[in-house]
Amino acid sequence: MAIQESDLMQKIVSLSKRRGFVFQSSEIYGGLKSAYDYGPLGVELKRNLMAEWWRAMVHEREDVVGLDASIIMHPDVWKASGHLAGFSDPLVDCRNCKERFRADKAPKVEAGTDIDYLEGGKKGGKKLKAKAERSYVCPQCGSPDLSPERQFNLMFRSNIGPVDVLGRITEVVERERNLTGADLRAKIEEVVKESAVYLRPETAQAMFVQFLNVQQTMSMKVPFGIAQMGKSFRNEVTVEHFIFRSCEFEQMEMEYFCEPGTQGQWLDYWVEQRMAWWRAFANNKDKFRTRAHEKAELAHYADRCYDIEYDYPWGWGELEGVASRTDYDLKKHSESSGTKLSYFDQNKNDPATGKPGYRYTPYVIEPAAGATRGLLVYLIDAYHEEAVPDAKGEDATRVTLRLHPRLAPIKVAVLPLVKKDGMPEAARKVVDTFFKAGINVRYDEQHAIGKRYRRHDEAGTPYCLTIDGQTLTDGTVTIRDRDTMKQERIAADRALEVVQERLRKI
RNA sequence: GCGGGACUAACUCAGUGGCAGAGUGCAACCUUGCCAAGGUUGAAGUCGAGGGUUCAAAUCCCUUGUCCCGCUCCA
Repeated sequence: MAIQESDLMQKIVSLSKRRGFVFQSSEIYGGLKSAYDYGPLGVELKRNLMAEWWRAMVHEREDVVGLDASIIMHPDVWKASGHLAGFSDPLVDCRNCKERFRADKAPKVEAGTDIDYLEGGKKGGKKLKAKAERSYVCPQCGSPDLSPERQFNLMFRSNIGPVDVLGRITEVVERERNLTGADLRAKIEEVVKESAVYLRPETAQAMFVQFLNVQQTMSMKVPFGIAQMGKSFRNEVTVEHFIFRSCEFEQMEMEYFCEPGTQGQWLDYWVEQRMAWWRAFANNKDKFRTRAHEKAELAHYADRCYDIEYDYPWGWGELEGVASRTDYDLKKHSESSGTKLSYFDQNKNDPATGKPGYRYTPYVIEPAAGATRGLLVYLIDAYHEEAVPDAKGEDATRVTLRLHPRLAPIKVAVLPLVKKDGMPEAARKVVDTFFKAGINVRYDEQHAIGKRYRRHDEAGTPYCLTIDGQTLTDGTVTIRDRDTMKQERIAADRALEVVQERLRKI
């Protein structure tokens, strides 16, 4: 059944709530913008997704190791990485060409003079003339038509320590009564900064900062990678599309350190690896694509970058970025901390001198994926409706989440056909074997069997084991496939083995 | 950030100034023997929040929150 794209997101949001995948945060208090909670099924799906990533990126590789760093780091980390730069500098938007720029870096003019510029900043645009209200114009199009200067807080700022920072601010305000505006602000900033800490806007920096510790303790040889999953926080300008862009989100990032000059081949390698990983769990593999960044689009630290994009109901959008970050971050942290973050290869000659031993700052390839975006992508990918006649022969819609069995929150539902004649007891015995094997199983005896099947279809449960009258006489159960609704009869004491086999081979 | 729309039971929604409703779901019991089965009974709502107009507000007005759509912005 074709699903209208505009309806699809609504259906997914609705199902997410109905079945316990995603709830709005603090809903009973009216909700909080762009914050979501992962319910009983959502947390399983997210954990499964992240476990698969960890398995592919860390456990199944000899050249990558893991890290789980603190969310709050030394503030100088963010100064060195460049994340703090936009913090204290006022930013201005050009109303003419929409460029956003730092006021202190803009071309200077004399306030009050007439300025000529082109509409939209484009060649052939209408010629415009206006008086400069401020002492600078837009660096892009020369327009004096500008928004007010504004402080943008990309990062969530807090203050560490038990002393209330408001008390210190009050002292400053009382002491500096003659100061106003920017001067007063600067004084307050000084006091706030003493104890200021930031919630990390990406997990990446910890992997650069801990580069030496990880490399030395694990005796890693370049090329090697450090992988980390976890929460990051950004004050986004706009939040949108359910969990697609939110201020608190979860990342799966890996920094792959390689020899300068080899970054191109490693970039290509990781783009291919990551693409294959996403597609492996998807039903609609052509909904994923890669897109190379234009030169102008590249971040200041990158020399090349690919986005892995997904065809969301609202169009193509980012899912993972694979960036060639050069040696920017390690160099910055070396300069800033005074600790040399470099690698010494005893088996190579220095290309500059030809002498044995080569010390260099590694280049970095960074596959950075959104875990919560991944969850959304797989929910969209899995959502399936089909017309199936119901017991009365009337048209009904069957909703199935065709999640990959390894991602599915519940792997197996064990269902007594009716709750009498010893069937619940026989079912619980089967359930127990799955408990012991560490496979997420649900026992379910509520309502008619058909309803239980459909409920588990919506939850994405790939297999239902049904205990019926025959189980009691010959020890067999039926195993039902979520997508085909076909049933097979197997021995109850082989059920665990059969499910394990199916989970393994896909 | 701008414009438009929505918000009523757990879900989907009806109700446009006069008793708070339906279907689904949920709970209990009976029945039932494989694809949202039938029956009986039951619980469930500060009508997003706050203020105002009115004899009377889910309904009209103002403020506000959240979500959605489009543009814009961000990356």
